[in-house]
Amino acid sequence: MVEDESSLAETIKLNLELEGYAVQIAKDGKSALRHFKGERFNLILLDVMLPEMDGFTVCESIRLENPSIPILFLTAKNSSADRVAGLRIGADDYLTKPFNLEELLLRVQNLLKRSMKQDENGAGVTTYDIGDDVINFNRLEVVRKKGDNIRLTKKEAMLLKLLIDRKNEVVSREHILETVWGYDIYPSTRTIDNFIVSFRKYFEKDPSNPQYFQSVRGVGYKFVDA
Amino acid sequence: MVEDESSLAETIKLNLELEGYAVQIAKDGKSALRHFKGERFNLILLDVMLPEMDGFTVCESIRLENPSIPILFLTAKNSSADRVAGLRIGADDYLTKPFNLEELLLRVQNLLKRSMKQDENGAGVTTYDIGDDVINFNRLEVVRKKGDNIRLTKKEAMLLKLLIDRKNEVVSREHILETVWGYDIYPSTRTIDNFIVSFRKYFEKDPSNPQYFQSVRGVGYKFVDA
DNA sequence: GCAGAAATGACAGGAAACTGACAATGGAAT
DNA sequence: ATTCCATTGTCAGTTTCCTGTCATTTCTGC
Repeated sequence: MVEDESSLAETIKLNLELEGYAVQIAKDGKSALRHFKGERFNLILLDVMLPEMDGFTVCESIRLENPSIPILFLTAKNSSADRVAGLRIGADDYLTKPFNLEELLLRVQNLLKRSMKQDENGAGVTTYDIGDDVINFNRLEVVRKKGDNIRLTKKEAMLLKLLIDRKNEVVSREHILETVWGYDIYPSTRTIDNFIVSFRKYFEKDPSNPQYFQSVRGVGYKFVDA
Repeated sequence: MVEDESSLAETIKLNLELEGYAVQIAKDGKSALRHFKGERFNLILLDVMLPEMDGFTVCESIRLENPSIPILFLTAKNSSADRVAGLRIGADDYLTKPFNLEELLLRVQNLLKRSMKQDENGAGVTTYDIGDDVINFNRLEVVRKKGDNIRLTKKEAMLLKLLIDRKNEVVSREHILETVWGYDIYPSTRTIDNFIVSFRKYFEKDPSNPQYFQSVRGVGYKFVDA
């Protein structure tokens, strides 16, 4: 992170570290470039207004050496001319101060996820651990510690993913129909209940007393997990 | 592009086409999902305020099927709460109306550049052992322990390699068409099924009860091997 | 404790998807 | 032009699994 205002820099650093990232701070443009030459980074947070050398110049310089490392600009100005200038010289994203901390974290996450994918073996494996079992959405199957694996159908996988994405939130039957079935004709909401029955058979120790797939009377279901 | 306001939609379409992109417009959420189901896209521009089904729900629904296609939100609101909501459910970027056209183009360019890169899957095998047989992808033939060798055609080899590279993962028919047949001309997806039939004849002990080439109803096929 | 509403779990019918054999197509080599 | 052969399309038969029904259980408000 390149940011000259100490208190802001520390706040951001702290929050990023809470998310599990390792952060280094540079307080001006030239120092930023020295850091960049000496070490390997996965993402750069770059303030535009900097002493010694402004953010645009830093960005241009970095891009000469590394055209793919994600660069996220932070700036007080919010003119589109300014943003265009940033994007032109190779910024990947742009956030205006004052910004919502959660938004920053999400955008950082986004950029890293993306650049990881391209570096690693390409396959973005989407799996979820539930008890002793692992749901693998790429293989459409559940790998169980004991017992045979379970093959998931497409609809099962979609509904499962939706509930897990909304972990700990109530998802209404209407929303499920819209999201999972949306593109053609809706079946009756009973159908959803039947899928839940299967999920409970697959994953619950005691299906009649569910821990993961809880009913919310009159609304829908929620997936609960630590 | 999903946008209900015709004049804006046309303006954007025109500009994107001038940049060399092919654009399709959907005017409401449900129609958007139908388009998405029926065809292959590289990027989605999504208005938030839509008739029939709002942009968030559309995004969620798309993400259930495709976790990587870039989605860029367009919205009139500029609250950070709104942006966070979008990023949370899987948006890649966020632009508030009224927006600078050049900025839109740059962001589109950015997202596409990034998602293209990830497609290039370098490494690949040149031979693969399957049961008692050995597939040689360079010589386009299968060397069998017993019986005559089999000559593979180019398409057979490509499809076989794709499935084997993604061992144990479900490969959708759409992805197969895109990868093996290229971006321009698609045959009907039945053609794929016929290739699978051949593979089963070549490699399966009991072709009607396949171990290696498994169907995944409604999606595609997966190659399974220890 | 009771009545009504909602959820559950088992099951069967049927629509949609897949299979496998074969015919049609079309491009390349002769 | 002819032949060959990889590729694509067609179609009837089969399988899968989505969907609605029903009897029963659970929950909620009174």
